[in-house]
Amino acid sequence: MNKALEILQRRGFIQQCTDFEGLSRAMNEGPITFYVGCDPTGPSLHIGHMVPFFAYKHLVSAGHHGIALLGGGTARIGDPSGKTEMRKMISYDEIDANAERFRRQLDAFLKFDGKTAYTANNKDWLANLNYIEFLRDIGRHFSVNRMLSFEAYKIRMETGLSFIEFNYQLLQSYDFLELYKRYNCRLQIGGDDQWGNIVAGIELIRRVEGAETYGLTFPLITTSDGKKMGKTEKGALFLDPEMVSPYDFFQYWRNVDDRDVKRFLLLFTFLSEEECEQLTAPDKNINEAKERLAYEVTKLIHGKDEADKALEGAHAAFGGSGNIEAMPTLTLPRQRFEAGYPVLDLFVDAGLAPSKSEARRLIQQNGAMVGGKLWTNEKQAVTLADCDCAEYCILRAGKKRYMRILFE
RNA sequence: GGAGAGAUUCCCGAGUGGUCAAAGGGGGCAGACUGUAAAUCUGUUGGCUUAGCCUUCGAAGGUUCAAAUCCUUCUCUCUCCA
Repeated sequence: MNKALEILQRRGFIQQCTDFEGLSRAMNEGPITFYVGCDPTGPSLHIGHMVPFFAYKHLVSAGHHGIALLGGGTARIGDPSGKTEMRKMISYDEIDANAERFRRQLDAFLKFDGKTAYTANNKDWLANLNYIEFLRDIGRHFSVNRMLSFEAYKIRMETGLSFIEFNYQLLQSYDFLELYKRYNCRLQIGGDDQWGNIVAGIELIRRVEGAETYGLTFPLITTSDGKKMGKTEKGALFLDPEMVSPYDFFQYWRNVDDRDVKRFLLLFTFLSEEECEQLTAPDKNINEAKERLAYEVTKLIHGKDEADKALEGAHAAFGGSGNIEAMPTLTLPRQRFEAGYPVLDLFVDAGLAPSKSEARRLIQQNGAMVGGKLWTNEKQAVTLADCDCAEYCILRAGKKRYMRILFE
């Protein structure tokens, strides 16, 4: 088997391939161009998008050429695959703004050089398609009967599928065709939910161009307790540091299930397989492996500085050592403490409770700490005397959420 | 276009005049046990100036001492027929 493919397989990336041997042969013959698409339907990429991009990096470092396709055109339609209901329509402006953010996030991770790694936006060829021509040239190759038999549409047969979404597959297939023609792109990779769309594209290219292309999918990552990967109580694990702070990002990985550590090390870091193996060996402390996982992934997404900071902050919060400065920090007016800061307000202002009722509950349930001491009186105000020192005060909500309050 | 069904708190889903801030489950949060893990158990889960008050049951009006529950109009969703 081709070496790059073998790496992907050993690291747990591969779910399905349209033609393993054919692809392996093609890749052995020389660098091939592949693509992975994602639709900018939200303001930021999240970790669920990233598995194909980790694969992207593996493939590029094996010498192949990768295109990251931004679905500026397809986002206007909405992919019904795996969705139970129709996505709400997004304005063109919003899509374009999202696409630009996606591009920047991907650039930071993939380091586009314009030669072996670059982006394209399907808006360029989809936005001004002529409907009649599209139907005549592309639409005629698609069988409705066959499309209806796809698993992706099965759920939607129950709840309803509008015509706009039914066209999604045609557009994605057309993308592949277009990339084949423009860049000789011969492989599409993506999450396993894209299988149907990928296969449809391969067939379209075969019919229109008589050429053989390939599809490769990766498993949709779920955590060992069956939840969708990257879902947190606040929503998805976004890459945008404004939406999920590097500290919280780090904490997500630090807290993964024991059973997921090795799998995630292989998928979401570029540590060698031996190293992943060693870190998770039975005689090793699994918590060190988790910490390494958290550090490595944070470094890849947010850079070394942020990763160092998150690690230090975590040590300060949980370990007693580390750097207090690196803990999540917020500044509040000193005079409020001088006047006596009502605890409930303090916890809300610190972002540790969404409402005063929640803050009250936290205190009633013995989950609130101020300056290292359990706080039990919801009516009592916090003064400087209750704080850790004259410079700051550490608040804790539950076991894991910390906030260091600076006075100003 | 015609006929029917439906819209309930984060999600699913009970509730058909007062006893409803609304059963039950899921999820979340907190506590115990631990390892910042899993599993388990307990508590909690609209807001607030918390023995009380205020806002919520698709939207707007109306009936009533009293409405998630009854009436009117509107919006949206689904099913069947064309």
